[in-house]
Amino acid sequence: MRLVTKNKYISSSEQVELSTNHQKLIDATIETIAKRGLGETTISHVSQAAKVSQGYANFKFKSKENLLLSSLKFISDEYKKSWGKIFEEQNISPEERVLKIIENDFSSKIASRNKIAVWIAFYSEVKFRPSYLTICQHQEEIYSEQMEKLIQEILDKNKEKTLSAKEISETYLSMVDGLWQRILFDPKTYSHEFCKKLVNNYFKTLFPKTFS
Amino acid sequence: MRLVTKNKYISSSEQVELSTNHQKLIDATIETIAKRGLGETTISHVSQAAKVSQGYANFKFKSKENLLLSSLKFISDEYKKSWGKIFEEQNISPEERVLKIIENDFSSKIASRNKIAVWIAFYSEVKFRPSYLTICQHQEEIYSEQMEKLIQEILDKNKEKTLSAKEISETYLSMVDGLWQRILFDPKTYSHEFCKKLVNNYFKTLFPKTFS
DNA sequence: ATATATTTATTGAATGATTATTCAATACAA
DNA sequence: TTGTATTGAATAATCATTCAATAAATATAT
Repeated sequence: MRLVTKNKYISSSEQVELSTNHQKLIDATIETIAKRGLGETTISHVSQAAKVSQGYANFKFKSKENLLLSSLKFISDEYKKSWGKIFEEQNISPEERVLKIIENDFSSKIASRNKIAVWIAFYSEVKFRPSYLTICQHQEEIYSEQMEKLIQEILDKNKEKTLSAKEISETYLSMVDGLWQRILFDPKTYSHEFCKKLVNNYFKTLFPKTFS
Repeated sequence: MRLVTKNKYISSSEQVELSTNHQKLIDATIETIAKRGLGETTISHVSQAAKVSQGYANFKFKSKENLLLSSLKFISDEYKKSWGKIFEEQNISPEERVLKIIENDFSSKIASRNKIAVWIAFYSEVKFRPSYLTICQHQEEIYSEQMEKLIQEILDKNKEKTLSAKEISETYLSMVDGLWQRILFDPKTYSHEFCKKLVNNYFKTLFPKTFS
């Protein structure tokens, strides 16, 4: 086995992947955006946090904008993967799938304050809106559709149909946005557990028999 | 009657207040933040939009930061006033008050896309978080408390008490945050009417008899 | 193995663009 | 005339980007 010492592999018996400079820079970007905000995030700050030179960060990512957007792409892909896993599972009731989605949306990995800060930073900075849409819009449409279908399945089992699947799923998605904001801003009140409780309550109220 | 031509008053029979340069600059700031984002908002842009010189804007507001924060203060005060009016009203049931709050939260004046953009811009930019808290935190605590009391009144009338007043009110407040975000981002799906419908649905589901 | 050549990774100082702030000059009102 | 409102050009600071120089890794030849 070839031993590449610098970055990618160490140990002879087992390959252990270490952070590449690329990943270090993305992690440092997420951290820095969370700590200082998009507006105060400079290449100098990020490269210091990643322990590489300023010039290197620019060289590797071609531009500051590309570096910043790579961090958004990273968390967007991460979300996509974990969402995908939930829909890969077979032999699972729509209720169980909804519960897994809630669990995922408020997991410590997905709903970490640093990552929420990055979502919101790009979401809210007009300059990045076109890029945000390019990176995220397609996926968000998919989440929206899949959620609606899932709710429809649950509705089909129930007699009383006061609300439409679209209304319920859009309400859920909006709640997640609002709760993420609050996790960032007031984490003491809005613990992950409290947030899960609130959305679980929502589904329990809608479907008292099904969500026990 | 004295006629001050420049800015404050015109017409002899009736006083009509025109925008002062102060207010023009605040309006221009809101517009510019909504159009370009906090990060790309320069004094030059704002003063051009307000049709005054760059130097004047800085002179009047002492600093760019103070100008920006004045626009946040403006919309925060506006919200406070309209909220206050709802609680001044006497001989009104808690349900009616809740309906008025919803009406207000998604009115065209309060939930205008420009103003939502300003809230979110300050909310999400770390640099402004301390100032945001100074300007808004106290009021937000009041809204939270008053909402909770209101829900408690409704709960006291009802037999079945599955959820606490706190849970319901925090859910409502989070929903508003989430829906405002979506009004900004996807105004076609999230019209003011659609948003009102969603939150009304929420209360109807909770209190089917009371919110008919 | 060892030495040497070649390619790739990384640095950091210099450049140029942007922009908040200042302030002397000017316009206007009392 | 005196005070106030407003201008806009000059200043100074910040920061993304560039690039020549160096270090490290890998390939080739001895």
